[in-house]
Parts: sequence; C-alpha cells; structure tokens
Amino acid sequence: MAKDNSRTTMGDVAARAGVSQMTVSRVLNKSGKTSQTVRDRVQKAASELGYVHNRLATGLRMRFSPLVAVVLPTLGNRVFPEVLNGVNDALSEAGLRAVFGVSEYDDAQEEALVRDLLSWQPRGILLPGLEHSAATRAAIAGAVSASGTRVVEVMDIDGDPISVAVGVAQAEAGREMARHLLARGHRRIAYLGAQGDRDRRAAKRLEGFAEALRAGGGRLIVSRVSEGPSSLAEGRQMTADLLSTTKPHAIYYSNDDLAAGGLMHCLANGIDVPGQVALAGFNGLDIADALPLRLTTTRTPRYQIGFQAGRILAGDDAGAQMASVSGPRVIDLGSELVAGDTT
Amino acid sequence: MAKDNSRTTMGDVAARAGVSQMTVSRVLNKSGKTSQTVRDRVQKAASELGYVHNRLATGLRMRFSPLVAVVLPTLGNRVFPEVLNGVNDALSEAGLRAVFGVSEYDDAQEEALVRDLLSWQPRGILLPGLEHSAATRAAIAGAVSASGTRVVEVMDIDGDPISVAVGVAQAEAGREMARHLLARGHRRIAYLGAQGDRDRRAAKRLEGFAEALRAGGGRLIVSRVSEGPSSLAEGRQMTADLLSTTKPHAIYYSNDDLAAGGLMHCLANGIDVPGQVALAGFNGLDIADALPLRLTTTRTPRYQIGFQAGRILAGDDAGAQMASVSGPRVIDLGSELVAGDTT
DNA sequence: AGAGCATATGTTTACGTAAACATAGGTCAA
DNA sequence: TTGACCTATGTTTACGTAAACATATGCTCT
Repeated sequence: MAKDNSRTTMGDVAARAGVSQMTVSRVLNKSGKTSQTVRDRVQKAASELGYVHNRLATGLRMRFSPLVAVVLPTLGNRVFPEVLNGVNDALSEAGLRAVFGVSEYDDAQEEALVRDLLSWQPRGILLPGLEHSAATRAAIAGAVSASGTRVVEVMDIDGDPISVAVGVAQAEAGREMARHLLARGHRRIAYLGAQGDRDRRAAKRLEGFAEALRAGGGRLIVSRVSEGPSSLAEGRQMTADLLSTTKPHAIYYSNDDLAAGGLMHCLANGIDVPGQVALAGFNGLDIADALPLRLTTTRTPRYQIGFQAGRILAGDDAGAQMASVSGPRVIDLGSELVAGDTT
Repeated sequence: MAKDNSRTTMGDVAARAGVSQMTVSRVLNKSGKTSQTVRDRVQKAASELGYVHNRLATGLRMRFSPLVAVVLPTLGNRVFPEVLNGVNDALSEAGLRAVFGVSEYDDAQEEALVRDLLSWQPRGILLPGLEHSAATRAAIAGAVSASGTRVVEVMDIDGDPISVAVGVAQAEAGREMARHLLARGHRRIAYLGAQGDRDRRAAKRLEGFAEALRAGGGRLIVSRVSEGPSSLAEGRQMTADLLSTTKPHAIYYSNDDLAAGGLMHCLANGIDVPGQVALAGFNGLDIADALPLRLTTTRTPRYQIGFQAGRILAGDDAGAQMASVSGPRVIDLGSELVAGDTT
C-alpha cells in the first residue's frame, strides 16, 4: 500500500532501492546508462511503493508540459466529439494529453478559456476556426513567442491561419451544394441554420452557397437562423414553421442534425422528398446514411481533421516543421458532396 | 509583447513593479493584505508583460493540481460527450479543468489510462461504471490514501462504489422495459446490443430485462451482440439480419442508436411498427423524439450525471462531505421509461 | 604497469510558485 | 513617551523532477 500520508517520490524509491534519486529518474525514464541490477532493484522498489510519476514536476522542470490545450465551440454537436476523438488519439500516440474547454461559440468565452488553458503551459493549442478576438490572438502570440507554443486552427481553411489550419474549404462546399441543387432543377431555395451569427463556418458556407446560387440563376428566398444549438428537434420545428408559409424547391441546412430533423418532419407529414421539397445538409454524420432516404450532404473528415491537428501539435509530424519554417500553412483535407435521395 | 525567449514569471513582474515576488503572488491571488498602490502597480506590470500564471508550479507547490481526471469508455456514443459536458460545466464553475482519456470499453486500457491520468496528481477521478480491474482499483486506492483523491463512478449504481456512484439503476431499467413490453402484449422478444460483452451496464439491463420477462411469461428468443461500437448503421444492419430469419414481437436494443437504426430499417422496408414488430431503446437521445415515430426508450439524465459528479469531484458539494464521512454512497438520479409510438 | 577512457552512479541546481516565518513602520492607549 | 500591536511587505524554503556537472570503478592498449 501507499505511504502514510504524503505521496511517494523518487526519493522514497531511491532510499528503498539504495540508490540516488537521480538514478531512479534515469531508470524510470530509460535515459542515460544504468546497470541491469540497479534497474531491477529500482523497478521493484517503485512497484512495491506504488510510485506514481509526478508530471507537474516534470512539466515544471522541462520547458513545457505534455499537455495540449483544446478549445471546442460546443460538445452538443456530434462533430466536435469526433474531432476531439481524433486529437486525443493522435496525442495519446505521442504520450500527450488534452486539456479542453468549451467556448459555446462565444468570443469572450473563448478569450477567457484560452488564457486559462495557456496557464497549463501547453505545448500547443487547438482552436476552432480562423476568427478570434484581438485579445485571444495577443494571448496566443505571447505564448508562441515565450514558449514556442504550437497553434493549429481546425475545420476552416478560408482565411489566414495564425500558424497552421487543418480543415476544409467552407465557402467552396457551399458553392458546390448550390451547383448540385441547381443541377437537379431547384431554383427557389431556403436556408436554415442555428447558433445565431456565431457559427462563422456556416456563414461562410452560406455566402458561397448564395453566390453560386445567384450565378446559376437560382434564388435564396428565405434564410433563417435560430439562436440556440442545432438539434433534430430544432430542425424539425424550423422546417415545419418554414413550410407552413413558404414552398421552396429545396432547403439547405447548416448541418445534418437540422436536415435530418427536417426530413423527419416531411416523413411524418407525408411530404414528398424531393418531389415537394428537396433537402440538403452538411457534415455527413452517420445519420445521413441511415435514414429511410439517404440525405444529400457534404461529408467532412472530422476525425481526420482532429487526428492530423493532433499530430502537428504533438510535433511528430513533418507538416509541423514545414509550418514553422515557411509561415502560415493550410492543410485541406477535402470535403465531398454526397448526393443522396433527398435532392 | 512577451520577453525575448523565456517565459515571464512573477519575479519579472515583481522587478518591474518594484516589489518582491511574494507580493506579486499575493496581489494576483488576492490573498493576504496588499495596499491599493501596490496592487495597481503589480496589475499594470503584469498586464504590460503579458504575464501568464504557471499552474504547473502552483500544482506542484500546493498539494494537488486543479485538474480532475475523467475516464470515458468512448467518445463515439452521444452519451459520453454529454456526460463530459456536464462534468466540464461543474468543474469550470469551480475553476477546475478536466484531463480525460478514452478506454474503449477495455479493462487493460482503462488500467493504463488511470495510471497515466493519476500522474497529473488530479484532485479527483471519474470512472465509468463500477467494474474495474484489481490493478485499477489498487492504483486508485494508492492515490486515495496518498493524496485523498476523490473518486466518483458514473452511470451505474448497481453494485458497490469505491466511494461515490452517480447514475441510474441499470437492472431495474431493464425490468421496467420488460414489464412495459409485456403490458403491450409482446411475448417473444429479441435483444440486440453492441460493444461485445464489454458494456457491463448493458449486460445488467439485459439481465434485469430477461428476468422480468420470464417472470411475466415472456421469452427472450434471441440475443445478439455485435463486437463493434453502436451506430445507426449497425442497428439497421443487425435488425435487417435478425428479421430475415426471426419474427419477434419486439426488439429491445442496448441503446437508441441501434434502435433508431432498426426503426429506419422498418420504415424503409414498409415493416409496420409496432404492428409487425415493436422496438425499444435506451438512453432517450434526442433522436428518439424526432423520428417519425417516437421511439419507446428509457430516458437517462446524462448531463446531470456528469454535472453532479463534477460537483462532487470539485468538492463544493455537500454530498461529497457525506460520502467521505459515511463511506460508499450511491446517488440515484433516476431514469424514466418513455412510452413512444414504437411499442 | 600506467595513461586514457568508457561506464555507471552521485551531487548540485533550477524550474515557478506559495506557505511560513521575519521585519519595518505606523497607531494607539495609558 | 513607551511599548504592545497591527499592517504591509520582504526572505527563506520546499514542492518533485531532470539537466549539468562531478566522480569512482574498471577496462583497454601500449
């Protein structure tokens, strides 16, 4: 069992093994030269005492902790747990850990969060999107110049990254979907989104979408964005409201949750899809494929975005080297329009 | 901007403000007495230098870090991000942060993960479920006796917690669903699950379910559990396979993802639900409510479980006091059977 | 056999912070 | 006027680790 009260240190292990603390450090970190005899004795003493490495001390002694800061806009959307999963897998491979926080799509909260996370002296920080307040940028710039903190921005590549951006082209995804809907003969189109004007990536998609729509002779007849988070229920409700007053040829949703909710409304109310109204989402969640009608959507490599970002943050990625040498860098992981049964 | 190269410390701030490092500490932590003059000078110097508090040093100096370890079985299931969200909110209120890891429903991985997370000297650790390997228990016991680490196990309350368990009664939820299906006249019932035999909570539900089913004159005619993670697609596939050879009156799924997938199969293939086959899930995900037919399921308070666990781990919860005084303690947050349109 | 050197281990120190203890200067009562 | 007592600040130290430097032991080569 463990010691009476205070935690077991390398010193305790050293005493029991009859060596110096430094030798214990060498054995446990497999650094430097140690003899087999000493190694065995130290290992034995360590396990007998239930020694637990203290990473706080290591992190303090070394120039940075094996922590990476991860800022997420929300956990309420399937997308970000998937990104987080990718990040976590990449970090785990490198023996690092994530400390994360949620900004709720709010710049002020993001700012406070970034400051807080930086106090853990993370080796790197991951941020959603390319838009951040001046104060956030300043805080990050400070960490970068003081400790060489790595910075990766994920999801969006439409803009200037602080250092490296990993994601997909948002406006182009919107344009692509507009062209698809036009090709299917839809002209009068409605847009439904969520998170107010705080979801900048959705805004960029809409911008590209509207532009290509006009260019192709279509028209965005309505655009409604709810304030709250997106969900199936919200999508269903918004769709019901919309269709009660308007008859668009198609509805473009800011994501698959909303779109799937819209499809549910149509299925439950005998509205023919895509005959009476076509539906298109974004993200390519697995729900899009499992619905009675396969949802037309844009598939994004969320896990891969997280994983790649994690690799760069961990520093064992060639891309990271290049980034530091050649300045801001963009990694486009590509999205793919999946034409389903709903358009 | 920040200093040339090494990070700014309290000493640097102190030098610029013309006071001692300790005074800076007192001002920034609002501890001890300081004069308004000095406070202002220190604040000014700190912000001019872009000083960032070093929590690694604080954590080392104090007896534990403001970190809490969180073990999740997976991020691939809606349920756990929701729990994590609750934990994170509770911890944020208390100025704490979560370091998390994913065990993939695997005891050996959980063990390694727990060891790793404990090296951050967390104030507390959160674990999924009540079943853990002997080595995991030993590692935790060591941390508890050495540093008074708090331990909270979540989701399940059917068993003996290490210290505090926050969750719902799994077996009883299974029994309740069996009674519901029997009351609706279903007798020959199939069970479909995922994650092999590693999801212990699902196993407990099935046990209670089977028991109450027998007691009420029903019969569990098939029980199939896939090895991989649960998903809509998997549920759809498993349901298709099952119905191609068997005609149960009802299918009980280990969770709503699978159940929703099953419902999709039925909707897409014109199978009358619940006429030809009834479907029931577990968790009460929002998808259950948004489908064309509302899915019968058992609603669980996932965010609340996380939040409550977070409060206890943060230590600002009366329940935590009681727990330490009166030994193991169980907090039942209650589940609720929601009869939908599918049974 | 002695110089030279590799190998294994020990000693000192610093990382940044905050508790514990120390002290200068002022206030106030008798 | 003196000393007892605050109040605001400074000094020392320890938290647990690992880099840098120091040393002892034995081995190789001529």
